[in-house]
Amino acid sequence: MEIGNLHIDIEKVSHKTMADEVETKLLEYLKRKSFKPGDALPKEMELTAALGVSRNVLREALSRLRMLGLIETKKRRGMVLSSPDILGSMERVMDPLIIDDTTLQDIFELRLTLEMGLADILFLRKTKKDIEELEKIALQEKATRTKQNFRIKHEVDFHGKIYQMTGNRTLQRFQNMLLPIFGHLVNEEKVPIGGKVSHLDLVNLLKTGTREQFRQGMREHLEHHFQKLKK
Amino acid sequence: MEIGNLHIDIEKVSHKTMADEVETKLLEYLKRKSFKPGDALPKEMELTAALGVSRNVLREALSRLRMLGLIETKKRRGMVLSSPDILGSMERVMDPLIIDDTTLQDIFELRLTLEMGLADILFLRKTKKDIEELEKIALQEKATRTKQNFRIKHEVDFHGKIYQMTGNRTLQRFQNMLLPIFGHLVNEEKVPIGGKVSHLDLVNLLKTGTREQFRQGMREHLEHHFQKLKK
DNA sequence: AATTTTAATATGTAGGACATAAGTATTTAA
DNA sequence: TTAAATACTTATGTCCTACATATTAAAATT
Repeated sequence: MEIGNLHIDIEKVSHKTMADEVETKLLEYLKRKSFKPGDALPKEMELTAALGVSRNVLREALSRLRMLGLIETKKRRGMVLSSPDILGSMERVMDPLIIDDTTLQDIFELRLTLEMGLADILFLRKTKKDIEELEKIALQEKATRTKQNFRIKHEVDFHGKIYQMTGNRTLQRFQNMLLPIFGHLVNEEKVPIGGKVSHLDLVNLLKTGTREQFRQGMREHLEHHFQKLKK
Repeated sequence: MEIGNLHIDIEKVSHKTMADEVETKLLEYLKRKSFKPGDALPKEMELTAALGVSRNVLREALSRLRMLGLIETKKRRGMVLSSPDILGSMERVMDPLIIDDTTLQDIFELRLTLEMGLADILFLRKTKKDIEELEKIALQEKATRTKQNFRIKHEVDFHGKIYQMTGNRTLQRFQNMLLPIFGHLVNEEKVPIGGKVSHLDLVNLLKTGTREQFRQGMREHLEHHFQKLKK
């Protein structure tokens, strides 16, 4: 008899720790039972009994769910399910020095994609007041443009404001955590920012242009970033 | 003397547990020391000593970092830093029944934004082979379009393929976790999918059209979703 | 020198003990 | 009788000790 492809026939030994398994089981349990935020969960001792693990292991798993914002616990009252913070745990690990290069590149592209897709929501939600504030940022920038140190700050301020204008808090937070990554990947460049289309140009497009014109402007504004993308 | 605004003067009592603090301290420590993936970390006992907490508390914090993929541990060898999975923890909590409505809406918009921003990368990376596969999906859809049950599957297949064509694994995974949310928000609708621009139209735009034409087509394809966005 | 055996060590798991906060029941005082 | 003070109960938070287990390092054997 032939031996054949071993790692198809033999299941890889699971290096899973018990806390890992308990975590999975708890997540399954919460979803299967379709608990809603506010619902009370079983007590620790009941869970240890049901799962057949020590309180220690259980608490390591619960600690994870607590980090995800999935559960909240109070003394004596026990645990309740709560609405998780979907970005919270992502924020913790957003460090360009820790994340691998492929993912960094992916994130870079992700941000460009978002930036190009913003026009639709932006034109739906833009207000006169917001545009004025954006213009102020762009003008401030022009005044102090000589100083290299300020350039990054202005970049951040301007694009940050744009995301804020979408009224989408999640989008805003998301872009905020992408910033350090973006900064890390472009900080060595000495490319004069903006290219053909400056921030001020974008403001004007936002004021008087169409959605498509704005998008086209944004594309040209980001052109030198797109240039760097690999096929 | 005036009392004034209390909750500015008096710091809110921190309900933070020790595991929370240890987690923060560890994250700070890892970033400050600028450890790189592969570097060995101090042993549990050294950390308990340095932090002045029990091994139990420390392990609850470590358990979280382990979930984030930030650290890996092996018996006897200790712990090493590793490249975290930035989406992993997000995937765990992506459940439309648990996430609050505002965030759900945010996510919905986030996906639309991505979809509108895809054209640039798509036109950079599209290959003949991919387009053929996409066309196949679109044609298959046309053949079985009568059955309501298949509609969602086709939606998923088609748009999933598009994301895959970007060659961006993170983007792909991201869209994949957004799917259930999207599905949850639109499942009650009986709007005939596609509107003016069908999947097959999009394929043709991808084949012979320009980047901007494709984007315009995508916009019209998604038009009835955009219609639902609130100002 | 190569191989086997033994020892050492760091993490994984278990279980007991007590602290603490927050409800609940009971007693006390007006 | 009711309000306030007190004692009790309970579930989580923290600490500690002990031992299992895997894996590397050292020692012993051939």
